[in-house]
Amino acid sequence: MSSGRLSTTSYVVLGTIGLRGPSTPYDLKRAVGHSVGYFWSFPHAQLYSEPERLERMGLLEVETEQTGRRRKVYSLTDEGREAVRAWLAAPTHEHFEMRDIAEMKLFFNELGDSGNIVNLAREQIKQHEERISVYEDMQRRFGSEPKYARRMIPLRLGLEMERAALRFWSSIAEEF
Amino acid sequence: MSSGRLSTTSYVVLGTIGLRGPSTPYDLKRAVGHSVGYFWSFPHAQLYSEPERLERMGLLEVETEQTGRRRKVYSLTDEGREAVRAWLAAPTHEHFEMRDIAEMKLFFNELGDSGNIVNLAREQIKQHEERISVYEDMQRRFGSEPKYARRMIPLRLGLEMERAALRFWSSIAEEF
DNA sequence: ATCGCATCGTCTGTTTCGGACCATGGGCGA
DNA sequence: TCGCCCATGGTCCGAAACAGACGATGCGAT
Repeated sequence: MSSGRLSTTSYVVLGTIGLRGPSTPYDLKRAVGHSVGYFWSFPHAQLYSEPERLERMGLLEVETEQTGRRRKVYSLTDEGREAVRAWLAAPTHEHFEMRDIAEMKLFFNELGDSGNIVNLAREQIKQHEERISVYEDMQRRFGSEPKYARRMIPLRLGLEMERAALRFWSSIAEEF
Repeated sequence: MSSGRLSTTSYVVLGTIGLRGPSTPYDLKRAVGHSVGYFWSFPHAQLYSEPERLERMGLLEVETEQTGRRRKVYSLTDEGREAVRAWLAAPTHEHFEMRDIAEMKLFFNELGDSGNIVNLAREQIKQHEERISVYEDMQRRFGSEPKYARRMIPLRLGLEMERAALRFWSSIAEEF
């Protein structure tokens, strides 16, 4: 029951266990991979080490499977549940950070050949179109199930961002 | 002239020096702070240590000021300039990552009180409105100067993203 | 001349990151 | 029923990123 600060990673682990119920690190890795991982990626090694830390802090408890690989299954303790609730209730003054290599390259493009821009734009158009179709698929498949409806809300934000980016890069591709 | 991989930080340093000319780490910190730092932030300590690394790699050269604080002034070598050009010319398959705490909280909101959403939305509306006015200001001040015109292009993307986010959170605030 | 403070820079411990690499055991062919 | 393949599941490591406290320095006003 040691202490320490909780990072975003911590809340992703706690939150995901909260939503899915008792989970192994591998479960977390998969769940994160097709949910929040789309906009904020976490190295999988983190999803193995973080639960250990949270268990030491008393926010999770472990149980070892009795069969097969005897994997460790983590579940929320009352403290863990409370930590998530407190986090959700706390104000969020942070602004998002949009780490975008393409935008970087566009910013510095004067230092290279101007022909680079068109290729950059074309590739981004492709990326965003692909992503949009993934998101639309998710929306089609789960959007109507009441059980998942609330979790689909952030997807709308994701879609809007993708569409804004797609519009932008399309206009760049035309201009240059 | 050791070697090693170049990270995004490396290109930000090389690129910024390319745009501004010879710079001290402090110059870099300031320049980054009101340019790419808006969408991708770098701890300032990095902007002090990275130039050293790049100098060891032969991509930058140092000169020490003869007066005052005798600060180190870094400039691009031919190899450095070439490294940036190669980076700009290389394809970018990566998709942006949008690290957004608010979106995280929205995703996990079922685990807390539903009243949290409205507060979250309100705060985000404020954040995005503020950011939009900062960007619009930049556009007003530098948008017309031909010298900076090209560097202002990515700002349009930033603005579109902000406006998309603002629309999203406004709709959330209304729905809940 | 000195003091105040904006400018400028360093240091430290921790977490993140990417990716190579390792281990396990259930099912399938012989 | 053996064994071996390979998808599933997990560990490890070195390098970089990170936050933020703290330290230094010189210039301008009094």
